[in-house]
Amino acid sequence: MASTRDRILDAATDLFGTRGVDAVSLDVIAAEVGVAKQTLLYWFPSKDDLVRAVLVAAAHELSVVIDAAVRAATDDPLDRIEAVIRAVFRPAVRRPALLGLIREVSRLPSAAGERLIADLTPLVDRAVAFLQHEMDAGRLRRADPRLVASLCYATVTGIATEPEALRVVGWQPSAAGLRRLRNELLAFLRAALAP
Amino acid sequence: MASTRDRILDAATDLFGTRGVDAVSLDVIAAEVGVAKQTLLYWFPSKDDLVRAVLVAAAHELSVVIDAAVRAATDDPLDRIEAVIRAVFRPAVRRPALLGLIREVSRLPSAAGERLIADLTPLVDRAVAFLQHEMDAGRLRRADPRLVASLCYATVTGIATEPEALRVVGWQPSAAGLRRLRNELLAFLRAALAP
DNA sequence: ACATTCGTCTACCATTTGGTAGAGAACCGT
DNA sequence: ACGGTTCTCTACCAAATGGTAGACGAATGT
Repeated sequence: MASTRDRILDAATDLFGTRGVDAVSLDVIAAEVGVAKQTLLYWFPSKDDLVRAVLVAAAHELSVVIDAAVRAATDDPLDRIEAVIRAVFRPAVRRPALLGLIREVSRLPSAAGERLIADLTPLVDRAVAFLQHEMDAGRLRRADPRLVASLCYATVTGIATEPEALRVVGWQPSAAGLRRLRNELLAFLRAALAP
Repeated sequence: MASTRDRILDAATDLFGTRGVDAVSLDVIAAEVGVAKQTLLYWFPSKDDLVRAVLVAAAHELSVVIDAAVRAATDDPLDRIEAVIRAVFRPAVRRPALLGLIREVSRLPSAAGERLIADLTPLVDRAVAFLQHEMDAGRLRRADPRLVASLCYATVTGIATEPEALRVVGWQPSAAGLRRLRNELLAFLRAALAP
């Protein structure tokens, strides 16, 4: 069995990510983990500390996943982007919390948010530099690489964290549905980015 | 001066949309409006009623804006899509609350959410039918129209409601920045949808 | 063997929350 | 003038929230 600290972190990630930080009380998290609230406050002296820890862990997990995908991919930029999406897609859909959390940042007390942003900045900078380089080489549609990065992020995050947006068009979550969704997403981004 | 009810609705829309429904207390809304909490509860018997009213109003506002844009646009599908984006973009960025609220739906007590979805379904159905028709005619890239609709929605909503996603790439909100952002968004979607 | 640290707990507490009860002012139609 | 309706208010309340104080048992080092 995982350590109490890890179990708290896990449960908090899921709950914060799906319901929002403000909507989840320490009591709820404690109940989910099956410990007393005081145990939470022992490991994380305040709710804010818990939020910070959850964000740091999520950012780290994402960084690792993306890093591995980039390293394993070929040189073609579209393949590379596809590899990243594929890598992010599985954990993101299985646990909307992951990306959902990042979406939560803008409403968090600034301290925690700044920290998360700081953690992700190198990743973003590298992506932007990569896009710029490939655009210069004519392998991607020419555009503002910073905004393109944001647009890709918005598309992937949006689609992965908003089950409702898919429900209204009649989409049903299933293994096959998930695969189709991922493929449509990839085709969409390929078309959007190709020269 | 607008009626008390409308001022409450306005303030609630902004606060719910930007901070999330659970994070905003009736007291905060009342203070923002400059009225006692009881006045809120007079107009909206419970917080849930207020949330429902806010959602209905937002959905209606969006419907009207989109409807007008569609009616005024030419027949070319890409122009038509562009017209809708342009129409939605201004209110969305000025008031992230509008689209942000819809994003909130998935975490709301189901009753309010179902209502909003019911309100938006005709709009969605029409969009999907339109996409399907244009794809059949070869004027749009062939794909699953339902998922394409979701992807477009995710992209637009994501970019309009996540200032943080833009901040990390160094984007600054300004009249010129906003125009550039909108143009990049349009080019992005055009590329993604063109045959 | 014993003091100490670690992890978890029960018992509280102050504040905030959504909501109730009902008073009082302003505006009606008669 | 006046009884009723509309609107806003003050005064409360019970429940939930984040957090404190400190007891208790199990390891652990000496």
